[in-house]
Amino acid sequence: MSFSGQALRSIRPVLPPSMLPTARSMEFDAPPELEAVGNVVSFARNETIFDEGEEITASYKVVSGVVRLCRLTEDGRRQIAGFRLPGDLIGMEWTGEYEMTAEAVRDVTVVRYARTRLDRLSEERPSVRDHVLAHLRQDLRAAQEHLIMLGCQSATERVAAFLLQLARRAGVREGDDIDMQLGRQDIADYLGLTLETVSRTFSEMTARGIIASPKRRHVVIKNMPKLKAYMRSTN
Amino acid sequence: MSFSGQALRSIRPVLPPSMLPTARSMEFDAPPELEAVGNVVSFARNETIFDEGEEITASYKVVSGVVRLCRLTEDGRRQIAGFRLPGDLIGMEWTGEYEMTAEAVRDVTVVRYARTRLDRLSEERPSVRDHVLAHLRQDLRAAQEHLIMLGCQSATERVAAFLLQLARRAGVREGDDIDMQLGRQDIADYLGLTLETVSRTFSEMTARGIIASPKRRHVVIKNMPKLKAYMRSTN
DNA sequence: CGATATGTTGAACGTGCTCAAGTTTAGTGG
DNA sequence: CCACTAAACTTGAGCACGTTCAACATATCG
Repeated sequence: MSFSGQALRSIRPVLPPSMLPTARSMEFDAPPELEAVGNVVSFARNETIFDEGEEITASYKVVSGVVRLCRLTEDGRRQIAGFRLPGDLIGMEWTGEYEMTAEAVRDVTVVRYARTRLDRLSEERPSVRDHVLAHLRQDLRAAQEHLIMLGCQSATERVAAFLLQLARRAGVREGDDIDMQLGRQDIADYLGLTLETVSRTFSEMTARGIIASPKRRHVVIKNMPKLKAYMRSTN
Repeated sequence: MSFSGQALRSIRPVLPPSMLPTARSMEFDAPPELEAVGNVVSFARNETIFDEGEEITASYKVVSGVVRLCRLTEDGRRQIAGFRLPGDLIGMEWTGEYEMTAEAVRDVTVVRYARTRLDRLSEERPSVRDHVLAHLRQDLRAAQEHLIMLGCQSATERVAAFLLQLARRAGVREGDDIDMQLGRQDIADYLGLTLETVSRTFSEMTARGIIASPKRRHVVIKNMPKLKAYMRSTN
């Protein structure tokens, strides 16, 4: 099952790449009013959707692929604040200027909503307003969770937490292939580590039979209990 | 000027400890409807306001003092997700259960709003709804900012960022006394460092004439430009 | 198939942590 | 009000985790 991208329900990818709902987007089913007013835009791998500091003109909903929200510093450091998967909204949290840069991890399709329209719709339709509010809450919870991870967990704990988060969001079980779309550098920048440390941790976990890496950017959780045991007090 | 607690407008504390608005609470002036339905509660230093995992029965607004929102782990680690100052709302971000523990840093007064009432009021009154939404956005922005700090800044950069944040929220200038209310351990748990590292960094900055510590839990910024220069590329 | 991205592994180093002893401050009771 | 006590803060020395730099291996794409 794919962690993101075109969400396929079967293990073997028999369905065409379309806009099937992911586990997550189903939780917050978008009201039909919202569906009507957007237009579809595509971005190639590593393309910028919007830059930090730009004036906000639109918000987006991810249709397929993975978007990374990040901040870059002059001296080349990058911190990824989060990934947005199909069904997720981007840009609703800010007013005035975008406070993060949004980039396509791999090829991405999004729906673009003009902010003026969205704000008006949000005023008029309670269902749209509630939908946006629910997403805002979810984003805040995710940010707080992420923050705690960065503040007081070891490298191994972070990688374990990341993998479990991946599994939960993709709704997979032990043995299922997860197409995470992310390279080592993206994972590292999300976890506040270097790509070497991430690589070493993956190798270590593979050696212990906890995970497997069948392909690049893919991962299989082989032993969920052992992975969960890594979450706390493992150095 | 006090960073929090009873916010005094003059440098010399001639005004009585009362509920004067801070720079921050004035930004989001609460509508009168909200003021009417709460009741005032006090908590002593280190008392718990609510625990992570408890069912949500109420939300709170800080009147005086500082509240820390934190998560504790079995093995004794603590990460502070944020501090809430007079005017700030606590608990609006969650549904179902509290996801953080809220504790009084020093003596604290809050207004307690029954959640059922608040939700109803939020439905009926657009001004209350907008007020809550604005706070939610602000909390998300703060969490993202915090997250980036923890992910890719050195100890010195974190302390500098913390002090500048303090100064901005208290609305003080160079030379003003900031009553931060926080001990070294609280600062450390907020910054994802140890109290020793925080102490060393304060000592270092004092030696360089950038800050001064006239009293415990107080700080004075002596050289704002130098402090700002610390924000990036200082190891 | 060759070229380039991406990932792996190794060795040395450094920042911040741990453990420990000493110092200062604030709070309490005589 | 001062002395005493406990808590908070400072400072030092050694250590460990994760980083840095570098070489090599392995996918992926033209």
